[in-house]
Amino acid sequence: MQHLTRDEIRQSLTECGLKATHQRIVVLEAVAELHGSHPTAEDIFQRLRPANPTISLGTVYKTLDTFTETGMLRRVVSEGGSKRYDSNTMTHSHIYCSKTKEIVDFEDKELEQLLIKFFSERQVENFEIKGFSIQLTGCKVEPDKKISITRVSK
Amino acid sequence: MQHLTRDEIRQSLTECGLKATHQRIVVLEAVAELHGSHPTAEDIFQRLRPANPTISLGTVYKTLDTFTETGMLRRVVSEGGSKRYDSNTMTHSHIYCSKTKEIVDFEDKELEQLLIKFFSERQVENFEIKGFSIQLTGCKVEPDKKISITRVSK
DNA sequence: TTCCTAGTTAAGAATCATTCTTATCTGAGT
DNA sequence: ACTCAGATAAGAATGATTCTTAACTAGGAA
Repeated sequence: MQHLTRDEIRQSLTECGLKATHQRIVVLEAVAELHGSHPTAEDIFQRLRPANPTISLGTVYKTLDTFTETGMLRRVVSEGGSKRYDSNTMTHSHIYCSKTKEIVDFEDKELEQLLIKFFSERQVENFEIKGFSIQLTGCKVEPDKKISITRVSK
Repeated sequence: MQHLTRDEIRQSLTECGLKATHQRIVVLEAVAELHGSHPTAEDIFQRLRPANPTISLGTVYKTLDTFTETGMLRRVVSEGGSKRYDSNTMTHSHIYCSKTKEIVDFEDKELEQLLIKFFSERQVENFEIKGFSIQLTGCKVEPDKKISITRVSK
């Protein structure tokens, strides 16, 4: 989900049967802009406050919930204490650093295919799979440098 | 981790450099007995209270933390609001039902091998992988029945 | 355009999960 | 049995989230 105009956001809200309020528009915008950083409700709230001094934290919480229910956003599971959101609703995985609490996205079509194939060969009974994701847990070596994942040539 | 005697528990506590207190023993026992249900601190506390009327919730939290640090237990990530623990410290995955908040364990050597192979062909830079797990998210179809996973014959 | 109303919001209280503080207690080595 | 570092109970403090309620607004109807 990248760089939608306000009208496009307005439209996708209406499509989900939601009133296109100012609050919903700016929250959705903010999560999209913070794409990759997996913000908490508080993060969004702080980001919006300067330009929207009357917005309330409760509204941010409620709005994020609503978006999660309609599938416009995803909740990211993490070991930390607070809920975090992701504007990328595609299947992808996360690298979680227990030292810095960072969550790094990690998309790999090959891995996705591998898992789709695997689960098509398994039968999960009485359960409707909505999505899957892989979590790598561990620690950054150099807390100030970035984490990156690359293919090793065989 | 199954059906350890109190003396065996006592021993493994000492091996981890922890004093073998009554509280630690009963908490560890309870998590092991609740194996598969991924209890919260509150669950453990309620279970222990009748037989241990003076135990405090704070102690349960602290004890569970301590066990997680020493690797005797694992924290399970979930989308829900509270931390949950698992006495199974082996690599395994979880099926999470967003309707009932159930977490079902799911162990599959084949899947594990698949992932180990996959990640050995990737290079994750500046990150020390401590573990990985797969999460299937979705909904139970019949909330009263169990979820099961079986191999489909080709 | 104006009116109406169901749905939405702001504000703050309430609740829930977790951590912290401190005085007291206890396991285990001597 | 004595000692004391480490552990515990109790409850206060904190942090995250949800709830409540009165006021507000988007968007359809008149």
